[in-house]
Parts: sequence; structure tokens; C-alpha cells
Amino acid sequence: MTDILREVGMIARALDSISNIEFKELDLTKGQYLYLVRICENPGIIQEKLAEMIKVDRTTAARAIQKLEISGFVEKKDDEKNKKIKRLFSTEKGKQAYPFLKREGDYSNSVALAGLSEEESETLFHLLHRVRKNIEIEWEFVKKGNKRDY
Amino acid sequence: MTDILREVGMIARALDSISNIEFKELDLTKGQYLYLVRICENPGIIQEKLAEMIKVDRTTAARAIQKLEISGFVEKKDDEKNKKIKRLFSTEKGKQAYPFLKREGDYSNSVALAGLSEEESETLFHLLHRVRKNIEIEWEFVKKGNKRDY
DNA sequence: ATTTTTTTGTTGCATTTACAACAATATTAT
DNA sequence: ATAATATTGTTGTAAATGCAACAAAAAAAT
Repeated sequence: MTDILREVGMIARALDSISNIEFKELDLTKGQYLYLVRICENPGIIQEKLAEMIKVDRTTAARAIQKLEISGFVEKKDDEKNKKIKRLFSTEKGKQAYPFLKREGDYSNSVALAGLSEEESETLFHLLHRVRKNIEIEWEFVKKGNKRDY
Repeated sequence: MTDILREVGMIARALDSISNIEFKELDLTKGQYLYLVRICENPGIIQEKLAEMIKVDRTTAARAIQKLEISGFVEKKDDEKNKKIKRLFSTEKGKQAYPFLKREGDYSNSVALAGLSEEESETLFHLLHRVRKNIEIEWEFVKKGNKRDY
């Protein structure tokens, strides 16, 4: 049953590749769409949480967001109470890009689920959700430098 | 239901991240494990097919395999009939690494599926398999330069 | 209160990733 | 048989990715 993880990997890489190709049209470089959609949907989120949400290294997120700021899709705002954090918001340009990102995602989704019934899609979602919950604990464990035994 | 694809992305990135950290112990750099396991399991496979299997750009696969060859995990052999292709095989060193790769994968799998019944795991696998089939067609379409309409 | 630890953010560096563009063989169409 | 196309492999270049190491603020422990 190790093949479950391989299927997940194949699907994820293929989808990511498709998105990266398609979003060049918006002048988004590799991976940037991941951050932009989530900032649009979670205004005020901080970079650290965004990295955790996406499951990507903190420093990778930091640089992707820097680029998005430079290219004007996103802006960072200082928090009033906490001098350390910077809250992220989509700019007008970012908001304009969002519908396209959403539409592409919805389309890929419909293609991915073609031939599955409504109920099967539901089942898949719930099972994946549980798997994700399991794996994110593991990810945080290993990311923090802990060693797994097997 | 777009969230299905996001769950897949999160799971895949987290797992990949874990594997990359753990396989540094074997002196495998980022991503190399993907190629090495598959070459071990499919001796004689050519690079082009391997890239398709993994769902990664041809040139990315080319360089990853180059590195694996230099570090002695893999060797390329000329085909007798076809002068163009090079068949890939794991070396002794590669074969020795394989059990560790396998064990890590199995362990991640068991963690991922924790709390799911045997039947639920089966269901998940079959649904993912169908999704993968759907998406790989789309990937090849877009990779070849075709434009999707949505 | 003050020390220790955690959280958040950044930069230097080495590496992978992937698009473009090219070359050579193989396959298919005429 | 020859021409056109597809397959397979490579290299140049630009960019993302992620580890290590640092800094500063915040939170927790003493």
C-alpha cells in the first residue's frame, strides 16, 4: 500500500506543473500561486503560518512572499501590537489575479474528479483530510530536527 | 471541493520534505530518492519514461540521474539495438540503499494511514488511482504546449 | 525581575528545477 | 527511398528551494 503515497506524489507534481505553466500568463513564477491564493483567502496571515499551511520551508516562503511584494501582488503591514510580525494582504493587483487562480483550480479539480460520483469525491476528501492531519504532525516533528525510528 | 487538490499538495510536500531530510543520511540530495527507488524497481528503464512516471520535467530527471550516476548509485548502459536510448540500472551501492528507502516509505505510509481501516485505505488507493489517471492525461496535454480552456 | 526558550523574520550559500534551444537517432508518412 | 515528425538526450541560463546561521522581539520559566 505504499503506492498511496506515490499516487499522491504523482498527482501533486502534475498539478503543480500545470499550474506553474498556466500562471506564467499572470507573471507568476514557479510556486507563487500557492502563496497568493492563500493570502487572498486569509488576509492578515503571517508568513510563518503561511509556510506551515503550505508545508514548505520558512525561508522558501519568505522569499516567495518577498517576490510577490516586489511584483506588487501582496503587501506586508506591521502589526500594531506585535513589533515582530508582518501581516500579509493582497493588493488590488493580487485581488484581480485571484479569480483566475480560483477558476484554474476549480477546473483542475473537475478534471481530477471526472468519473467519480459526488459521494466518491466526498469520501476521497474526508480520507485525504485524515491522512493530511496524520502527516502534518510527522512533518513538524521531523522539521524540528527530531529523528523517526523505523 | 477544490480542497481535495490542496490536501494532496500539502500531503505531498510534507512527505517529500520528510524524505529529503531523512535521506541525507545516505548522501542523497533533494529529490534523488524518487529516481533511485524507481530505477531499482524497474531496471532498464530509460530516463524519458522515468520522468513521465514521476511527473517531472525531462531535463530535471536528466540532471538528477546524472548526479546519481556520478555518486555511484546508478549506471547507464547503452542499448544494443537502439543507439539513442540509455538504460538505467542500480549499482551495488544503489541496491544497498534500497531497503532503507523502502522501509522509510513503508513507515511514512503506515503513519499516513493511521486510524484508517484496511477497507478505507483500499478505497483511498483506488480513488487516488483514478484521479491520477485523469490528471496525467491533463499533464501531458499541458506539458506538450497545449492550452486548456476554462 | 531576569533568564531561558520560542517565535518570527532575514541573508549567504549550494543545490535542484525547469524552460529554451539544440543535436542525433528512430519512427512515420508520403 | 526520402522527407517530415517524434523521441531521447544534452547544455545554458534563470529561478526557486532549503539548510545554516544570525538577529530581534515575545512568551514562558525560574
